[in-house]
Parts: sequence; C-alpha cells; structure tokens
Amino acid sequence: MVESQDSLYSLSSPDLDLDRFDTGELNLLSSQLSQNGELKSLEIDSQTLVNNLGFLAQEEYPQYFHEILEIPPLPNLDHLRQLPNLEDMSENNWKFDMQLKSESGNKSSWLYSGSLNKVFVKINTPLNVYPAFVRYDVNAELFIRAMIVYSSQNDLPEPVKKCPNHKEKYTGCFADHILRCDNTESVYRGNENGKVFEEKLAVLVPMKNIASNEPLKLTFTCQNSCSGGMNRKSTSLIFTLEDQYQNILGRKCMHFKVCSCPRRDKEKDEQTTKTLPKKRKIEGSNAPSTSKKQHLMQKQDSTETLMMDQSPVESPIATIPGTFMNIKQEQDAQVELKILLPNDALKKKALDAVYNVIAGEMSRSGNSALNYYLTELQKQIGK
Amino acid sequence: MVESQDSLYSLSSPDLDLDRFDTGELNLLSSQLSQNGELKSLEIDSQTLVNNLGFLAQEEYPQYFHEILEIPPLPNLDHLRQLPNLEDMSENNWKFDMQLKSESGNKSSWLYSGSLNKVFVKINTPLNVYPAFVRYDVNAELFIRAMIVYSSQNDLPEPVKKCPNHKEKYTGCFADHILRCDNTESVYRGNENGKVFEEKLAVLVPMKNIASNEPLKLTFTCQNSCSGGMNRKSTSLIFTLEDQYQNILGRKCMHFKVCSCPRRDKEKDEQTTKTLPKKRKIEGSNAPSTSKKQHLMQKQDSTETLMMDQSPVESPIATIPGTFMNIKQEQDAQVELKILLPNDALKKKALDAVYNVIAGEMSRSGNSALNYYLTELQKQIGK
DNA sequence: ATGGACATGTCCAT
DNA sequence: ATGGACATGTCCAT
Ligand SMILES: [Zn+2]
Ligand SMILES: [Zn+2]
Ligand SMILES: [Zn+2]
Ligand SMILES: [Zn+2]
Repeated sequence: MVESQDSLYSLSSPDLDLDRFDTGELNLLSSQLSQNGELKSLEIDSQTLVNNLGFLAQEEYPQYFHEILEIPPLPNLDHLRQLPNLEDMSENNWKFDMQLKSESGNKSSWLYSGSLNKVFVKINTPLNVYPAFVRYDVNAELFIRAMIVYSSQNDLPEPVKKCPNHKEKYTGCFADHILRCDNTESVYRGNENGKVFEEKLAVLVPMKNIASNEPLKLTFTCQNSCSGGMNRKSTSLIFTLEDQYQNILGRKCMHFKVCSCPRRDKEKDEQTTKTLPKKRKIEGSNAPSTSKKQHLMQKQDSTETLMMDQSPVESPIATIPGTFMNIKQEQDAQVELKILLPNDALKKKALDAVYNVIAGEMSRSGNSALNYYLTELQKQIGK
Repeated sequence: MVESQDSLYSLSSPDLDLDRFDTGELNLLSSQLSQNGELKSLEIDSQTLVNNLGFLAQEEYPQYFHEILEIPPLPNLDHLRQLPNLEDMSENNWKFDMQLKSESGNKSSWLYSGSLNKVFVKINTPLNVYPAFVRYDVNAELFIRAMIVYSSQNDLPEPVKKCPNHKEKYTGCFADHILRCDNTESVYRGNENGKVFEEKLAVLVPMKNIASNEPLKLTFTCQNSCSGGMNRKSTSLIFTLEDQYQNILGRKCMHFKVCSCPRRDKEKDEQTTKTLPKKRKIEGSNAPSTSKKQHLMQKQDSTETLMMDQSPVESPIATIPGTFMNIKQEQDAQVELKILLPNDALKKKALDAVYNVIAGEMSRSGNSALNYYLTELQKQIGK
C-alpha cells in the first residue's frame, strides 16, 4: 500500500511509465485520498501531491489514451482535492452536455434564461435535466455528479449549506443536501463543510440504470433567499460526467436561482444585466463598490449566449410515466382526463373519488370491462 | 392528598368555607395540576375542575380577602389550565402596570405606538419595561411573568415558536424562548408546545431581587417575519404580576412586532389602521375572505386608544379548540393527475367528484387559493 | 397560473 | 443612525 504510493510520489517528469498505473492502484489511491480529509496518513499534503501529479491534470488530457496505448485510463484525480471548476468541458470525445427541455405542462415551475445561462426554479419543484454524451468508451462505468456552488470567485470555496428551516423537514441521507435527485440509486456524497470537490455535498447518479433519454430529476429543497443558508448569494450547478475512477470526462455548468417568482426574477435579472453591471450584492468579500463581480463562468461569456441557446435540437422524449396502453375499448371513445392539483394529498383524494365514480358505474351497469380502469387507477393510487 | 382534593371537589356553592384553604393545600393542588398535563392522576378533566372552582375564577375576585377574613389569599388558579387572557387587569389594589420609557440614547432600537398599543422593536435589542404596582400585601412573594402569544383569537391557542434559524444560535434554558429576560434569576418556564397558560413558554422574574426602579431587560431573539416561526402573524406581550401561589394580581398587555425597521413599520401600521381594517393576513383559520381578523384586544378597538390608558370592561376568555387548523401555506408541489376514462359521461362524473374533493378541502381549510383549481375544473366540466 | 400589490429584510449613501 | 432603493416572499383576485 505504502509502496504503491511511494512509487507515485517518485514520479517527477512527464516521461511517465504508464504501465505502472493499473486500475487497482488508482482505485486505491483514490480511496486513500477521500477517506482521509487531510492525507495525514500519507504524511504528505495535497499540494505536494498536486505538484507531483500536476502534469496529469491538464484540462487538455481528459481524453482516454487507453485505446491507443492499451492501458487503463489516464488518471486525473487532482480535482478531487481542489475547488470545483466552473468551466464547461464538452469539447472532447465524450461531448458531454446537460439540457433543459421546456415542458408543455406546468412550465412555470422553472424558466431558463439563455442570455444568463441561468435557470430560475421554484423550491421543491422538479427540474428535469437531460444528459447528452457520446459513449466513447463502452467499458467505462459512468456517473453524473451534480453539485451546487456559489458563483462568485470569492464565495466559491464556501460550502453551500441548506438553511436550518428547510433542514428541519428532512432526515436521512439527503438531510443536508439542497439538491435532490430522485432517480433511483442516486448517492449523496460529501459533507456540509466540505471545501474541495470530493468533499462538497453532491449527488452522484449512476448512468447504469438511466435510460438513454431519461433525465436527471432534480429538486431544490432550499431557496437562494434563505437566511442561514444561501442567503441571496448567486449560485451555480455543476454537472460532471465521471467514470468509476472519478476521472472527469465532461462538465456542464449553469447558474440557477431557487425563488418564488421565476418569471419576475428572470426578467428583472436579464434587465439588470443588460444595462450595467451593478453592485448591491452581498457576494464575496469584494471591493466596496467598483467590483465587477464576475462569475467564474463569465470568463467565457463572450461565447456563452451561443453555448446556451444552440445546445440544441435533440428530441424531447419525456415519456409520460403512467401513460396507459391503448385499450381497444368498445364503442365509446375513450377520453383522457388531465388536471392540475395543488398537491399530492389532494391528488390522492381525487383519485379515490374517481375510483368511486367508476366503481359505482360498474356496479350499476354490470359492465365488467370497467374493471380495467379501476386497475389502472389503483396503480396510480398505489404510488 | 386525595382527600384534600376531594374536599376541593365537594365545593359547590359560593358559601365557601374559606378556612379549609391553607396555602399548603393550594400549593399541592397547583403542582398537581402543572406536573401532569392532562390531570390523569386525578381522574378528572380540567373542565370539571373549572366547573367546580369556577366561582372562584371571576375576574372580580383578584383582590385579597385575607386581611379582612384573616385567611390566606383567595385561590385563583384556574387560569393555569386556560388560554392566556389578554385583558389588562390593573383596577385592583395592586394597580399593576408595565411602562416603556423613551430612552435618549439609542432610541431607534424600539418605538412605541400609543394608538396601536404596540411596540416595534429590533431583534436582539434591549427593551426595558418598568414595572409599576402598589405593594398591597407586603408578605406576598411577587413575580412578573412575561409571555408571548398570537394576537388574533384564532391563533391564540397556537404556541409561538422560535424559528429554526434563530433557534440554532442558542442552547440552554432559553433555547426555545423567543423572549429573553436578562435580569438575574429569571426562570424560563413552559414548553414549546404548551397551549394553556402555565405550559406556554414564558419567563418568570422574581421581584425579590429587582430594585424598585429597575426595569425588566427584555430581548426578542426572533423576528415576526421569520418563516418557520411567527411567520408574520401579529403578536402580543402579556405581563402578569403573580404571587408565590401563581395567583394573578395584575395583567398588562401590549402588541409587539420584532422587525428590522421599527419606524417604517410603525408608521405604515398606524397609517393602515387609521384608514380601514384590511385583510391580507395569514392569521387564524378564518373565513375565506370577509373575516375581519380581530384581535382579542381589538374587540374593544373602538375604545382602544382609551383602553390602553385606562383599562376596560370585560371580555370572554377564548376556550381551547381541540385542534386548530394550520394555515401555513408553504409551497406545496403541484401535481398533475392524468387518467384514462371509458367515456365522456364518466369523465364528467369524475370531474364532478374531483370538484367535490377540492371544494370540500377549500371549505374545511378556508384556503381560498384552491378556488383556482375549482375554476379550472369548471372549465373542463363545462366543455 | 398569473400579474399586481404588498410586506419586509438588506444594502447603500449620507 | 436614517431614508430611499431594492430584493424577494406572500397574498389576492381573476
Ligand atoms: Zn432554506
Ligand atoms: Zn455566467
Ligand atoms: Zn426567527
Ligand atoms: Zn389591538
């Protein structure tokens, strides 16, 4: 164990003997790093490690060499102990992207501003984000990590914590997590005080069980305005496509704001940004009044508008869950009932009431074909 | 023990044999009542007790008879198991009052509105309140209890809880208490879910150590606007002068609001009240839209300006409703109900049934926002 | 759902 | 400290 680490430390030039990296060692190194926040057991600080492995860490190397060199993936794990990176990384073989698709239904629960690369979303409301990437290496086990950070350079290191008010409502693995992902097998990582990438709160979603057109079903459980929490600071979402070794294969970032009036706030935000870069921010310990308050992402803002709005096409899939198979029904034209209800409890009551309507009719008419609808209703009620 | 209680229960007429009351028995009864929220050990409900002791509970009897009759104070402990009373009680021998004195210094930390009988104060800022009373019985051990309640009749039973955000900062005996009193030997009483007088959170200050001109040094540790806490409901402060047996010798009430801008809010409040009694409140589970939202104290609002400075009539004590609906209308996630039905006729019936579900809920909860869903349903039903 | 009014905390210049 | 502007949640009528 120590031996393998020693061999790592001895690396000091780009003439790396790549054969020496087998995935076993990498895994080991990776876990070594993450289980021990300060690397004390290795008696080496993370900076030293970064210095020694730094040449592997260039953004230019995310591609895999193993096909050419017939070796395992080039390790690129220094980011684990660094601050999150807010630059998109999509110009490699994986062509990773995350896309929002406007949904016809209750579209008001979120709105996206292309000019700001920012999504405005209500609290506890689903935001579906669709992964898009080329499966460049079919053997890689893929994950998408979703993480929240403060947008401003000064606040980036600061952990983004859920406010005590909203914390109170939840227990369990995501009690401290603002960002929830309701896809099955999502894993909640990090801790509330984590500063570097691997320690920050995030949700890790295995792609293994995600259908090709299935979105990440995200939910924000705290508002940007919450005092004792995000406290009106501006925030960003970072998605990273990762393999089983935590190599980063792609990255997609966007600003977000969890608020009560997405439309109003989006319009005001676009308006304000259009005119002049204002102050009146409590972000960062920046200069009194002149500071331009620039986001890390905005470094490339020249191309940002494009980046956003083109990220285009692709088919919206949105298979409606719970869609019924078409039953060839007798003479009567089958009809769909589709309504909006205030909450799940009332939806449940509504379903029960409809159940009674159908059951009553079936009883009165003796039309046992209606049983099909009861069964379908029961499925929804059971959920 | 049981015997002494039995003797109490046997009282059934005002011809009370006052000699039978010694302070020992009263103390015992009092502690019996308070240690056992439901009086289970006595196998008697508090209502029965009130019925039996009710004749002692008249507001007209707070005076002591012991000088005349040479017996201990007339017991008056039924209030312990009732909702707090919001009427001033100063027209007796004790002439109890609590007074604010404008301080030259940092006067901005609070402001008092005479016309509203309301003090506007900043969070975590000292509010000195000066007790004034005639020491009618020099042998009595005196206390002043300070308690916070919701002003509106509907919300009065609801415990006033500190929001989780502000709770987080404190530990110890006043962790849950919004109202702090920094005088030495202040004792924190009650519990967060207490509904009746003796169980509600309060601070009890022994007068023994208070110099004659010394004020109660109060501090509010949570704002009226705090969600998860007072949640913008209007609130009142109740001071009661009590003896060592918890008899109430005097009472002084005032509205208060803990806010960031006392001056602005005071002016706006006075302005608004001057014109017309408005709605736009989240207080009480009141009727849909017409409810006048009246404070207990405001029942006499016609004379309130006077009342403040005099001390009025009489008024009923609100009884404890078994439950009070929680109006807390946080943002519920809207949901869509989508089902397939055999034909239009049944769809119509289904819509009717759902309509009834929502209408019923709206009626029960008084949540008029649900009307939107009824309207939408009606559109579909009309088709 | 939606837009307007409002309530109320925060920032900022003086 | 103070008043004005602003940010942002909530209520309400449609
Ligand atoms: Zn929150
Ligand atoms: Zn940006
Ligand atoms: Zn609070
Ligand atoms: Zn009043």
